[in-house]
Amino acid sequence: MAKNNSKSNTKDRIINSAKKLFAEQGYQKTTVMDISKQAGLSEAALYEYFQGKEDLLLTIPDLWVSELIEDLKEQLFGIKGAFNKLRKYLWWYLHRIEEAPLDAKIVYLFLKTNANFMNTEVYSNVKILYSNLIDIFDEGKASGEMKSDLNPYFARTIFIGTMEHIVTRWLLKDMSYSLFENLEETFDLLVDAFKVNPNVA
Amino acid sequence: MAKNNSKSNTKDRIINSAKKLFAEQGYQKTTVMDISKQAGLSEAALYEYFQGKEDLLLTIPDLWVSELIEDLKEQLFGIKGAFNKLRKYLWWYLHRIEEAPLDAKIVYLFLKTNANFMNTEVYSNVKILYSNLIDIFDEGKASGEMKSDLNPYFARTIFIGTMEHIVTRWLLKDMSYSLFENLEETFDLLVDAFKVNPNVA
DNA sequence: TTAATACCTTAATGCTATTAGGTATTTATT
DNA sequence: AATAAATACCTAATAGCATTAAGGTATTAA
Repeated sequence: MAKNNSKSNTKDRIINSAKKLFAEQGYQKTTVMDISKQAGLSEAALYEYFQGKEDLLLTIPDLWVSELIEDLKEQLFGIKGAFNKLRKYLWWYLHRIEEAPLDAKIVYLFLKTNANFMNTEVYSNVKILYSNLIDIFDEGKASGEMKSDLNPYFARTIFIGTMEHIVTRWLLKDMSYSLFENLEETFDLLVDAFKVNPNVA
Repeated sequence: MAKNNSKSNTKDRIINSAKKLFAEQGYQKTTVMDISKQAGLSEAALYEYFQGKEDLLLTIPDLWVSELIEDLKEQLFGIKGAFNKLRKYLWWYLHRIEEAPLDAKIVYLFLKTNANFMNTEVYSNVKILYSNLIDIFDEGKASGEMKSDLNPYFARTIFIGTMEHIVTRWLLKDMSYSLFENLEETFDLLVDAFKVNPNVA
């Protein structure tokens, strides 16, 4: 399996080089020569592993996002209460973003704007990731923690919107501060929209 | 002034052609030849008006965003109450987006991902646009409509995040439904986070 | 020992952004 | 009115880049 090993090693080297360069210089300004040189290959060799530059962009975050789905289940397991789950969801997500800023930058800044994004593996996986929120809101309604007339889809819009805005701003500002700055206060404010009104009747 | 007129006409023709093509096919897949052909010019002539393709991308939404700033003041003038202003802000913004979807697509999908975005005229104008929200939240606190301990910056994060998420989703789904779908309900839910708690004390 | 296959190379090819250099046509100046 | 200068545009390079063609070497399998 020396053959296979070397092959997958090379593929990894290409992915990591591309990831780094895309995140650093942007997709457009990174050339195939940059990537292959960084990976210690000729340009042509790269085409043995990927169909081209765009294929590379679309493939890079595949693995990362798939892993997220698995991890999320585990992380939420055993947590009691919808608000506690919601809090864990946010902290977990931002932690994963902070851990893999290159992947995050590629997904948030370059992939979303690609015409083919809606057909990617990543897109359908992100949808799965976000669908977990619906269950959390349903649980919150059922347990009486959240408004009985809460629409979980509208709640999700607000939650994801806020979360993605925090991430996007952080990425655009070159990750120059902590993602968790003011997170506690913003979360507390946000969830007030979902809480059951204490003075009903 | 026939000269000047023709010149500004040509410039407008280039801008409109580029706007249409960028929004339709994306920035990368649009060639300078596409744009100049659509505008009825040679490729070289385009360089008399713009420094290049990227300069064109950065310039296109300039005028639109500047106009937004002027319009916003007018639109909010005379509206009483922070929540009424907030509501007007959201409806107005989405209306302007719906009116100019090409500009919106370029700003949201192509400009933000450009490495130079933070140095553009558009970026600083958007900041001005969003800074108006701080005043609205301050007014809400002062009038007692909103929580006295509301942090206007965190409130703004939530509000803009939600708003931009609604717009981005609509653009990615090719504007295939109304931007105002479920807006009323989402707004009502959202502002509950800012409302003064009715059962204090 | 031969044939196949994996992994990689150098050298085209063709598309695209940008520039050089030039030509009518309009405007300004005498 | 005649000439100089500027305007608005053109055709034809140039250079950079993604991608492909064609082939080489070396390890593995028959």
